[in-house]
Amino acid sequence: MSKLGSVPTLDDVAKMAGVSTATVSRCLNNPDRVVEATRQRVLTAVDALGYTPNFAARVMAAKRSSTIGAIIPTMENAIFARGLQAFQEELHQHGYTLLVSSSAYKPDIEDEQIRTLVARGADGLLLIGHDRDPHIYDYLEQRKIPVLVAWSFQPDAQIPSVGFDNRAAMFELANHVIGLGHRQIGMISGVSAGNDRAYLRIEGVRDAISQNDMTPSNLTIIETPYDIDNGAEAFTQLMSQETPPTAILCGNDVLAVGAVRRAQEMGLKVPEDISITGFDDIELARIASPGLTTVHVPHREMGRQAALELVEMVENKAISAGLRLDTKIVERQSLGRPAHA
Amino acid sequence: MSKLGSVPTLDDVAKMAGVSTATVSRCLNNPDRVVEATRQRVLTAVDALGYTPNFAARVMAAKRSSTIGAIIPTMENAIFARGLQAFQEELHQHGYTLLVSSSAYKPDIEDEQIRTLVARGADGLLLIGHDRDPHIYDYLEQRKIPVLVAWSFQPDAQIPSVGFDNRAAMFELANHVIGLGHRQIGMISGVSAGNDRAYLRIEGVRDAISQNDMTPSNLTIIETPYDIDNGAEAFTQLMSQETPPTAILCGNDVLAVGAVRRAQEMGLKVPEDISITGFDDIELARIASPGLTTVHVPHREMGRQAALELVEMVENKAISAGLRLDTKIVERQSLGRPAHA
DNA sequence: TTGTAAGCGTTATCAG
DNA sequence: CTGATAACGCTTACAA
Repeated sequence: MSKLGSVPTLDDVAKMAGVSTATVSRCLNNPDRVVEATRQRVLTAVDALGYTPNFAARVMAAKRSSTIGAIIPTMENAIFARGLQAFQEELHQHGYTLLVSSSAYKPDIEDEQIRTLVARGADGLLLIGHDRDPHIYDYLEQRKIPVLVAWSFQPDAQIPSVGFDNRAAMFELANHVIGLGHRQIGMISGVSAGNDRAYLRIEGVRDAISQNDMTPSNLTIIETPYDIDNGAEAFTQLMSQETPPTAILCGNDVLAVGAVRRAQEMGLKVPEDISITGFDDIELARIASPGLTTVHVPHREMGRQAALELVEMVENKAISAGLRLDTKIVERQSLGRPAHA
Repeated sequence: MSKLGSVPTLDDVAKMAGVSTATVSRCLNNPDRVVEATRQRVLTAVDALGYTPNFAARVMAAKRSSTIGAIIPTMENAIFARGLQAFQEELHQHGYTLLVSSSAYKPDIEDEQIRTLVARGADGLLLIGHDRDPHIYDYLEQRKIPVLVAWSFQPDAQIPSVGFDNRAAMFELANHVIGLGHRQIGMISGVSAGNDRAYLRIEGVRDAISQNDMTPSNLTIIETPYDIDNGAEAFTQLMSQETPPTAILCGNDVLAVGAVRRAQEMGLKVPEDISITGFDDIELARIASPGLTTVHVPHREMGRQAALELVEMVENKAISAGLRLDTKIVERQSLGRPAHA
């Protein structure tokens, strides 16, 4: 019987099992460094008392937490859900726990979250994209916390990354769209400031425009926060121009779904009257009708690889070279030839 | 200049400011209990060194973590996203940090997660639904951890809850459907074992059936994990019966969207040929076409109130009476009268 | 194989 | 208002 109403500690277990606290600790962390008989006695005591190790004490003593922190821009839509899930699963395999927070796309909140996670003893950090105030990297370097970036691969960035080439991916899609005969292009992008994914996707479209002998006047870009309704709103703006586009490339599937919706509300058929594409290939893209032609991002693979890299960095103080994954265009029904073609 | 490459501690700050660690600690936690001049000196030292308090040490010393844990069944779909977001925001207002993990609807994983959160020093816990192994409640009681249940309000349950009456909500919807003339009803439910929300929603439908002088033969229920594709599959099964239903009530919007999709693939018009309803009113319900007639759950309000209750429980060791919120039917386009009516 | 004991970085009590 | 100092619960050399 334990002291009633009080939480059992290592000491209680040690007493009950008639061993030292060191032995109990070993039983829990290096079971093989203790002989079978004692181990049995200890484990019996452990669950007789309902003992659970105190995490804070463990972290303090061991100076590592077996915890990885991740800060994603948002949990609201599913963009990061699948990748993070895979990241988590792989970490779990390696004995790590994932702590997630979201920054609502706000740099200062992200900054705060980073400090919080570090204070909580995160052994490593996963961040989304490269763009952020450099002093953050200084801070993390001083603390010697391994950091990996995901969702954007930039081989020569300061921080190693596991992700894909946002610019090339969007270039490929834009090129395809132009190849279909579209000449007046609209783009609904996420806010590009402090968001390299958004920025690079815009650049990808620009690349395609110029490589196809078109001019900036063939392209109209609207930036707006990732949200279905914003996508709809941007669509209205784009279509109310003198020469409305015949194809609209969206920075992600969420914006695209909003655009499609609004098109339909306006009585426009997709893709007969207007083509719309997404980016990410989240479930929404499949659900939407018409199904969204979009860029497939290997979310699960990215999450898994990121976990592998980060664990390696944490455990072996290794410097990761990062990893570039491939995206591919998924053709569904929201993209077609322009009406006049 | 701090010792290079080493993380500054309270002690370093104290030294630099020429005060004791106790004073530094006070500056950070009870700024008003220290005189202006010293405070300035201390704060200057703090950011000269880039000091961040060590969370583990703080938790150990203070014996509270200002952390609330929440375990949700899944992050995959958006069912819990909005409510949790509001929960988090409200907690933040009160100086608490939220730690979330998901159990994938598996009781043993949930059990493990609970222990993990407790070990991490969570001051309070939010769980979804009442159904779980009683020994978990014993464990939490021994540890004296305040626990609140959300997404299901049951006034006389062992644990206080902030949520809605799943049974009554579904009863109301089913009643409405029957009132429209439907006599052969199908239901695609989530797995009800260990899930009171799913179970009670089924009961709600049964209540409506019997109160309208119909018999169990008028109702066919299929249970399947929450997933779009499962919804589609269940739809096929339901429709291949001798007397297929004219209306299908789904345990949530995700299943409903799957069912609608499959209906359309089979060439059936919704709601002309078959009516389908959802539950939750997540964004998906609005996006789907036709828009889903569903039960609106006040997710944000629920999250906010849950935070308020839980903080109260944690800080004042108060026993909460819980709170019942109202749901309401949202009529969109997926429900109509039966064809033969 | 097991025990002893020195930290780990804070907070909080109690004097001064 | 400020300073010593004793916890907090665990891990990990180092000894035995």
